[in-house]
Amino acid sequence: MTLPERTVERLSEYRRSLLQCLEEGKTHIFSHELAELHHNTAVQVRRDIMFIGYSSTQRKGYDVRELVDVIANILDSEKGLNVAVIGVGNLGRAVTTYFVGKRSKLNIIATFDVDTTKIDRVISGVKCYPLSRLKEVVEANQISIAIMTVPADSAVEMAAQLVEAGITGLMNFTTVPLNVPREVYLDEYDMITSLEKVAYFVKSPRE
Amino acid sequence: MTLPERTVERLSEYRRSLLQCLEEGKTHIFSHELAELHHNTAVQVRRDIMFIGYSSTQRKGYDVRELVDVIANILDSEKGLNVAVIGVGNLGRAVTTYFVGKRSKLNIIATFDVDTTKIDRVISGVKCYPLSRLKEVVEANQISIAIMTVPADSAVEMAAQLVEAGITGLMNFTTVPLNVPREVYLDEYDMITSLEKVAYFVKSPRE
DNA sequence: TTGAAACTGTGATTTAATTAACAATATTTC
DNA sequence: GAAATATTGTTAATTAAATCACAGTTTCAA
Repeated sequence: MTLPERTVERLSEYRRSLLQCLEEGKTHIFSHELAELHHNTAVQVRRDIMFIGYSSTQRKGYDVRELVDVIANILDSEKGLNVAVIGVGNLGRAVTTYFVGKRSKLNIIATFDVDTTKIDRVISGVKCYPLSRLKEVVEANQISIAIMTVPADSAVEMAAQLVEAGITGLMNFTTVPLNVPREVYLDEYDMITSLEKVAYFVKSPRE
Repeated sequence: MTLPERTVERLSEYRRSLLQCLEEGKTHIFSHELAELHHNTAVQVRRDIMFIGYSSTQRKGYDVRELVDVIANILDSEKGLNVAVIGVGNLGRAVTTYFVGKRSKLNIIATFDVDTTKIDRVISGVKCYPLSRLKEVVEANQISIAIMTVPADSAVEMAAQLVEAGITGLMNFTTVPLNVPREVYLDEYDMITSLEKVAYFVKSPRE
């Protein structure tokens, strides 16, 4: 049984708030509190939590610690997953520094770039390799996820190489829509599209 | 009549492909071709195009030039919209260099940062202002959209200031969910959540 | 200890988004 | 110029996601 995409996203977000709660010493939380933290509804929260099969001790709200563990159980892989960042421009660096150390089960292992002057440079403790060594490094380190932050014109070629190297999850930050085999999970995020969407709704507000 | 969010997103994506087609001298395109470029279906494309009220000369496909114009008419504001980037870290710089010049109707006018050493620095032709001058600069330049790439701990405060300054569209790249008045359009993108989602589907592929 | 109040868990319903199905129409072929 | 083919536009059906509505706890207050 796989969860709905939106639920997975929200669980990830809930977890962050819950960890925050733990730090603040809050041990229990109500669905409506969690909802408020994420501008959605209490029912939605309960429904999401129902999906993962957790139940609260009624009337006290959810046990934060327990809920965090249940979510971790759903989202995290037991041994963790290894990640590579492809392309060390501004965005690649942002992503790398951003992620390192944030989630113990997602390890950024390497970055890659064509620019030979960047080779061996270390960003937030992560070393940069030449793209020529992609397959070798991916295999040696069992990297399964790639985050692509390369220029648009090399995106398609790069994606092919990544698939060839054995990647099974791909986050595409380029503006080029990619085609990958179905067994590779692809998440595309296109900033220009997002900005244009914001612009549209600024111009034509709903209702 | 406002369009469905997803349709707006896809229109933005279609436009990019269509502009590409124009450059290549392609004057007409079929729904299935456009679909293939964006890994979705021909019906979906036709439905989206139906929403914006455009019709093809049948059997020849859509006139690329005309379609681009119709989409521009829907997505773009006549006089363009002005945009500011808040926070000039790696991500802020990435976003700025990324956008500048990409869309004539979306002008990045200014960046802002607390770090006084960054003031007056110019990135891709865009000048950095101190946050203390936010309201003044926003008003003087009629900036209506803000892209937030600040650290998590200043996100909430920052959003409040932006709303106060008169922003009506907000792209939030921090991992903190924000609450803004309903008249402000909010788009949130959370990289950690996206990565965790990819990780989940790598671990638990669908079907 | 009875009753009111506060939450949760979940079937039923609604809404939004996608996909299927097909008539209508233009183009090509013979 | 009739038949076959390719493509669109749209109604209807399906699927996915969100919301409503409410019964079933547990707790608290009197």
